[in-house]
Amino acid sequence: MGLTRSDTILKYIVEYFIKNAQPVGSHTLIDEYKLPYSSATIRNEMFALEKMGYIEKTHSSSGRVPSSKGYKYYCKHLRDKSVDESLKNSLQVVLEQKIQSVEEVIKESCEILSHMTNLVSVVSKNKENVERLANVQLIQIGDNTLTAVFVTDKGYVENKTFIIPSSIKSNEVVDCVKILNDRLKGTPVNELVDKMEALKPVLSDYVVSHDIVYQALLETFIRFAGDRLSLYGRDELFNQPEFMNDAEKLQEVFKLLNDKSVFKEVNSEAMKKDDEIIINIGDTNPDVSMVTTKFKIGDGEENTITLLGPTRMDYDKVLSALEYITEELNKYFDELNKGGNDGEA
Amino acid sequence: MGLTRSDTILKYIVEYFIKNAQPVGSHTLIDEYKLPYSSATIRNEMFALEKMGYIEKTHSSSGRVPSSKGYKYYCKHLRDKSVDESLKNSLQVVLEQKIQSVEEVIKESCEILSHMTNLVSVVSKNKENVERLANVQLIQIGDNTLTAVFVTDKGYVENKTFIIPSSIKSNEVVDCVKILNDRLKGTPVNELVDKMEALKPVLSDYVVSHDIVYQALLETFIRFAGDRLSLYGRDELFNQPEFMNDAEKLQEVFKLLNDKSVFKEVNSEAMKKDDEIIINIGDTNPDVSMVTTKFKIGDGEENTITLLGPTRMDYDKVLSALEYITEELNKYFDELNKGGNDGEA
DNA sequence: ATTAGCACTTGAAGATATGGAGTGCCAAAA
DNA sequence: TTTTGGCACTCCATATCTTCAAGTGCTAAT
Repeated sequence: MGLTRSDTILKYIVEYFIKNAQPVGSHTLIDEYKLPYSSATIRNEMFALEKMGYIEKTHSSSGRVPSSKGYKYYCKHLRDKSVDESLKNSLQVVLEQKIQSVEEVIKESCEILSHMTNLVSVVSKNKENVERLANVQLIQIGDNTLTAVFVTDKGYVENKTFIIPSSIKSNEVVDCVKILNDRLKGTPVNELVDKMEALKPVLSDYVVSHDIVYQALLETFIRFAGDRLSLYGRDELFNQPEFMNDAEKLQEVFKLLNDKSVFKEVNSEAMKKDDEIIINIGDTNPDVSMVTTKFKIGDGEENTITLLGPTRMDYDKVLSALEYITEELNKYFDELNKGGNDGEA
Repeated sequence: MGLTRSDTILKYIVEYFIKNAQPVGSHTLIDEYKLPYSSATIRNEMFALEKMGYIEKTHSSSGRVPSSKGYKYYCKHLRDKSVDESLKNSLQVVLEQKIQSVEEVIKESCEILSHMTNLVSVVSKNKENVERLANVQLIQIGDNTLTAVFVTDKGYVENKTFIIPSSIKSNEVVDCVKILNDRLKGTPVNELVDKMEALKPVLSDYVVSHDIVYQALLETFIRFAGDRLSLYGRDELFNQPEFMNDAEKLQEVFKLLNDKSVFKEVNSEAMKKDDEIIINIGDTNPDVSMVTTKFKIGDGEENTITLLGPTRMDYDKVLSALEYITEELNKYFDELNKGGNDGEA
């Protein structure tokens, strides 16, 4: 390839460090990659690379470690872009099962992704996607117990079981379901809470325990409007040497995973950029990197997958896997929406 | 109280070690608890306690640490049984909210429990409890997308979204729901899979894509029959000094938490014993203890709560909290089932 | 432009001391 | 008989020191 000597050296530094988690010295580099230069030459190049901010020393006489600028440069210009065959195969198996829901396809894809990369995957739905209420059911499961079930047009289900004081009259339940479906069907989930206000007096005409029903619905709708993140492969973090021996860092990462705002931010950043992977190296937490791509489930319905792990991750493998998987998911969902699938069970 | 000197010393050893995570020596004990004996006397007692297996040394000239036998003895005979007032208060607040489902009451109680004890709580439903299917709904959410929603008589909801090749005819959906409800309502969830076999030919009479519907239902029913554990306060483990600095142990505990069979076993053990707390000290994993109590949700419907954490946990506080909370839950659900609640929103 | 050579730096690993907290035991006191 | 002071001994944790390998930057020679 047409890499300059400087680029080649940077590439090898990154790759060696990714593989061995050890600072890289000039001799190591020559030994490992059979470079046709003397160690002094390498050192000169390294000196230059350091001045330009691509690599760093951990102390004055140590070998070099890639900086986040170095990683970024590597991701953009130096990586090999090789997609693992076994990833392809595993994913094909998943995508060929025809009976799966959108949710399940995503879940299984991410599990593969996490397993192959030893990273956590996070799927974040974009806030802009309007998800609408498709159906409400009230189901009587006991003398005075009701379960309310809400389904959105994306197949997301919320439910809430609650108890009302007096025994339930079945005509009330039927009436109530009818009202709710008439009034709320098609409402974007984030507007549901507001719409309930108007519904309060109507409910009271038909239902004796209207205030309890009202309260129960309201609580669920608040939950509905919240961010919904899916997280897969969380325990992979234990397999990362940087966290294996440092419980404090591990805790930090777990904390980060609990913080929805992090992913909301990454998600909205991804939405701005066009068709590009977002690479966040140590920006949120110095020990953590995240790479994010968009994918489309339905018409205009964009989501993101984020792979999260230690700064020292195998960016080539990870980016390739992520690109491949989002591409395949895009194809899959595209086809699904166009023709429906014509599969057999 | 009427504790023997030996018991008093054991009690203090356990309590000091629980508090300070340090082996306890004879001088420390005197200084800390103003004991009216000389250090030599204490040493003699300690020697005896060690011979009887209640305490251990970490090395030949170290202070003493409680053995699991010592902990057990402490739990049975020496602890103070003091219930934290703030636990009582927090729990009361939860139990007074009337609109909650069973699920929610348990969830919030466990969150309090976990937060107060810095332990993980695990709720395990007993396999013997028959949970029956209360209702099936098929909801059309797209041209060729259906969401199936299943509700049990305990308010547990499973759902499955799936795609069928040709456009859906609404009368088919209606027929299908009717068949499913007629045939499956009241079936114990663990028998659902078997019952489906018989339903296959019936379905094909009414539904064009019967094989896909069949498959989708089957998958959900398999999920239904699986063990359902609820886990709360997992991240509390990070606050435990024994795990804070030892990522390997931490990983072991996380692994243990992922292993449903552990809790199935603890659960079934609890079912055998009558009205007694199960105390498992280091039996499953030398670094981990679990304490388990039963509680009843409905008639004969027994579940367990397990608190899990490092072997060195504050058994007095933990046992008291657990006893208190299961007692309160029993009262709460008992009342619920008898009279229903007559609360306001 | 490259390289051999050299002086210098640093952290990691091992060896060596030092001190404190603890024990067990014995003989004397209660 | 029980309790206690005293003492020799053990072990770990900590700090200090040494050594060593891996690395650098610089300079002068190729």
